[in-house]
Amino acid sequence: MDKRIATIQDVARVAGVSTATVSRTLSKPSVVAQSTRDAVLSAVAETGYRVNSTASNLRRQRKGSAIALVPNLANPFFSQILAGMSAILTPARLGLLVADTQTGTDPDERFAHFLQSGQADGLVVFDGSLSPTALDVPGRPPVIMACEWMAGDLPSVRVDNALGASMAVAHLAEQGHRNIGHVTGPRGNVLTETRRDGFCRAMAEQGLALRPEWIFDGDFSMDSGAAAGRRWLKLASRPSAVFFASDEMAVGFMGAVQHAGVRVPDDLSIVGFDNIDVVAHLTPALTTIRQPRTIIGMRAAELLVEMIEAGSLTGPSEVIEMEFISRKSVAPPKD
Amino acid sequence: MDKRIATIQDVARVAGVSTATVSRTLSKPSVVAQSTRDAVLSAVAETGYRVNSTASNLRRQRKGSAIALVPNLANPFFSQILAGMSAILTPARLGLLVADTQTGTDPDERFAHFLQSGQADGLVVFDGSLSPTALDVPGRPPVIMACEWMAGDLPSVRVDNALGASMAVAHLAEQGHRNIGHVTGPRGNVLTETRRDGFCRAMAEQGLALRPEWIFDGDFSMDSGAAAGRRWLKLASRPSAVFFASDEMAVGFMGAVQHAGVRVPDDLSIVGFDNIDVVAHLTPALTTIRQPRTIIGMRAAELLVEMIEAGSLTGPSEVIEMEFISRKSVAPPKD
DNA sequence: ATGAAAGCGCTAACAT
DNA sequence: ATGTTAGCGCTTTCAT
Repeated sequence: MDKRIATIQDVARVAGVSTATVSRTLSKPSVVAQSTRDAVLSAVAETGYRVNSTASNLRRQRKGSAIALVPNLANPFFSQILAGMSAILTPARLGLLVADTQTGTDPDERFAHFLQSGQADGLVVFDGSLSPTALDVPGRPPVIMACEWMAGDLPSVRVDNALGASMAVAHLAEQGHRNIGHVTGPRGNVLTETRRDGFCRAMAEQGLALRPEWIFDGDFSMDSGAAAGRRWLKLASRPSAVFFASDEMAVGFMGAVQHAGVRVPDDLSIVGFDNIDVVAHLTPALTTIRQPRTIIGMRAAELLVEMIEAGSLTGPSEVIEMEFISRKSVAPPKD
Repeated sequence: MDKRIATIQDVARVAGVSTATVSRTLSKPSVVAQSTRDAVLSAVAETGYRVNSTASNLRRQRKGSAIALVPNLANPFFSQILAGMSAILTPARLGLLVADTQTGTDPDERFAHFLQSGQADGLVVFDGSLSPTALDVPGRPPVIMACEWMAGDLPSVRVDNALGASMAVAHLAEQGHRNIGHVTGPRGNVLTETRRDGFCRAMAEQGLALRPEWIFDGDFSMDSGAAAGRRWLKLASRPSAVFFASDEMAVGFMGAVQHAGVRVPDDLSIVGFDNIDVVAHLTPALTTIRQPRTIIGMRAAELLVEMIEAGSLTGPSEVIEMEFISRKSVAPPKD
């Protein structure tokens, strides 16, 4: 038995045809004669041949992979998005390279690095903190912004964050809450800003007063939510409901205040954002805004594949629908 | 300005040297003269040259990436492991390809596929359900089993699962529990088996009786934990404590029983496994066995890089220490 | 419908 | 210390 891995040459020899014919049989079968095709296919089976994607990529000027740039791999929010992307990329013969913008150096620098390094045929950016200005790179691959992006007309897949925020506020107001707080994401992040702005606008629309001391800084993490919870506990006058820019923060916040004996939703109503898996299993189960993560990942990947195959740097922008999910963390205020 | 991306030829021309010298300057700088080196480097800067990794990989017979085979990308447990791998792989000029064994076809088949497809320079397998027998493939790349593996002497990074289980049982017994149940992972998974066996052995060592109806089938997911919780609620005679093969299941279980008015830890003590982030923020915070995920990812990647660079299919097996984390979900039984 | 041949961009002998 | 050269394995004109 041969230890060496079979190349297209081996197949060609066994099948008694040229390498060109083998290549054609594998990529555009319709163009070769039935009989030849059979011969090639059985030679492939016999030799155990698999195309060397590196060589193929070099020849076709492809990289064979797409990169997902995520702010924090450890956040479960992204794993499902990645799974969605993977489902689309694999059949398109594209691997999924995952890069965390947090690790190592300056995120913007890393962004630029991936753009220029030519490691991938395309990028999907999930980090709302990256500056789109960095995109001005000669010979860069197509990029999908999977974020509601400020700077304009880049192809994107996103969710209407402001709408999500207003759904939350509307629900709370409907239940009778007039004193509503908000925990934000990290500064300088588009997601943070659109959700905060949406929150403020919705409050105004509902005729509700905005109290600056009820807006807590967070960074999307559970720990930052817990910290906000501790600040809420110290407040002389507390909002009766809080809307969070992420479920993770809501989880941390709720844990912290429950620890201090506060009952949710009796003493405090909570609305999260994202609908990560765990929130349905909490006590109480969290009311939240669902982002369809698998779908976001899939659509981003689909758009990217189209751009790659068309060799285009431009593409559509798409808005994915969100859904309000009412569970047990909201009740009318005690008053 | 040139739109085309610069190749090594361009750099060579600008620097007035051969392509070989450019290549050397970039990979083994020590071997070229200071002056030449400077000339090359400034030509690189001027042209904006970056090596084409596809071409480099083809020539060097490398793929330029490693694959992590995970059972379920949507499980937060893995994201941190991947982050750890990424930290090691990137400096070794290796990309991280992520593949979910759940999606699509038969897991074992996908395993074989990745082994043979030659998409990567190496694999790290995190799925305890895969059969190591599939490894018998000519020309396969090095593989690290990041699981306590049954079939022997493959290089691996793992945790002593049986020991983890016995730490849990010992703690529970110490608190006075004599009736202890267990929720397992999916059937046919090594992790499931080593943790269940460890549990049974530890029970015997503590002189505690094992009740078959107190062993619940799960599959590591929160939903399966919730289902086990519902079964527990229906039991005529209930164990006063339950040890879980994963935190996710513990979370689902606790949610389900709390929903029915059961108080943890007063009515029921719970010990999880993994220490995923969220369990510290739950009410009550979960007592669990910590697996150092970042470290597991890093060591697996380090071992793999060594094997890749040595061109070896064999390597060491390493056991990573676990830690018992005592929080609030365990109390003495009410009796 | 098939084959011959020319590279894709790079690295590593080998030669100088 | 540097240059010359021969491919790595594949795809794709261009002929036939």
